[in-house]
Amino acid sequence: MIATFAVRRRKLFPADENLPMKILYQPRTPDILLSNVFGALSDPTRLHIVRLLLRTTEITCGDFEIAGAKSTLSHHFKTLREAGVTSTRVEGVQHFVSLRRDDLDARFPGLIATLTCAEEPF
Amino acid sequence: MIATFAVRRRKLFPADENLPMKILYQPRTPDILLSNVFGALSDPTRLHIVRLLLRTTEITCGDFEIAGAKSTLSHHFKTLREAGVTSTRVEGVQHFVSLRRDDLDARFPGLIATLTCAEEPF
DNA sequence: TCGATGGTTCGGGTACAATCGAACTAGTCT
DNA sequence: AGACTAGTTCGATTGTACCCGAACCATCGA
Repeated sequence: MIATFAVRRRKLFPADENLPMKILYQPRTPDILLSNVFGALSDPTRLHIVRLLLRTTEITCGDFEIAGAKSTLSHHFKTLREAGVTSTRVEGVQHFVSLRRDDLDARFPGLIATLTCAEEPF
Repeated sequence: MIATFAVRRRKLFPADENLPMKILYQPRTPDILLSNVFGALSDPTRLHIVRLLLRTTEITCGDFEIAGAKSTLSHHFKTLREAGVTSTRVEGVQHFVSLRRDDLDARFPGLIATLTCAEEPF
């Protein structure tokens, strides 16, 4: 059985729906779920991104040579943001991503420490 | 294309291979990888198991009413053990599962604290 | 207004994970 | 030996995640 319900929205005609591309959802602090955070951090690429953010405060998608396709990287950043791990500040064309360090520390004390330790081969 | 290589081992003839069922692999402490630990903890059922283990020191698979099938539960315990989160002690027929608290604390300080906090709806 | 830049979204392929029932195994008890 | 218990393993199905290229969009500079 093939799902057919996802075809609804075709984007080729710009004005017929006004759901903007720039929503950038992120959960409120009390809504951050530990299992989601762990899920976001269970991917080696994303864990690497977060470890970078522990040292750099802010990065953009373009600051990466690591990953392959742009869309893949965008997907990882979205996953981190929607899990509540990062937040994104839009400035002109660039998206600056930072760790929600205080929020995470308030909600899950010890997590930041866990991430900081042990440099490992992922 | 359908994979055909997995058909090799049929178990209906007991003595033709002696790979025992009782291996119960778990990684040595320095081999525990953070991304694997996070992966194991990203499932709500397994996170719940681990939270239980923070209070109970040891449990058996039978101590659960939560999950559905026995095989599913067994799978979750295997995942936790192979990620390095738990260890299993066999005593007669029962398997006693416990948190590798010291190992985790040594390798990833703060992780246990993270798990201890915040009772949440998973 | 046109093109470049820095991303997001879509659609699809492929790989992995969760779940289950059925079959099996290994100990224990009678 | 036979039945019971506690769990593992197998095989299949279903669902989800990762990854990519193509299309799209919004902003900026010329």
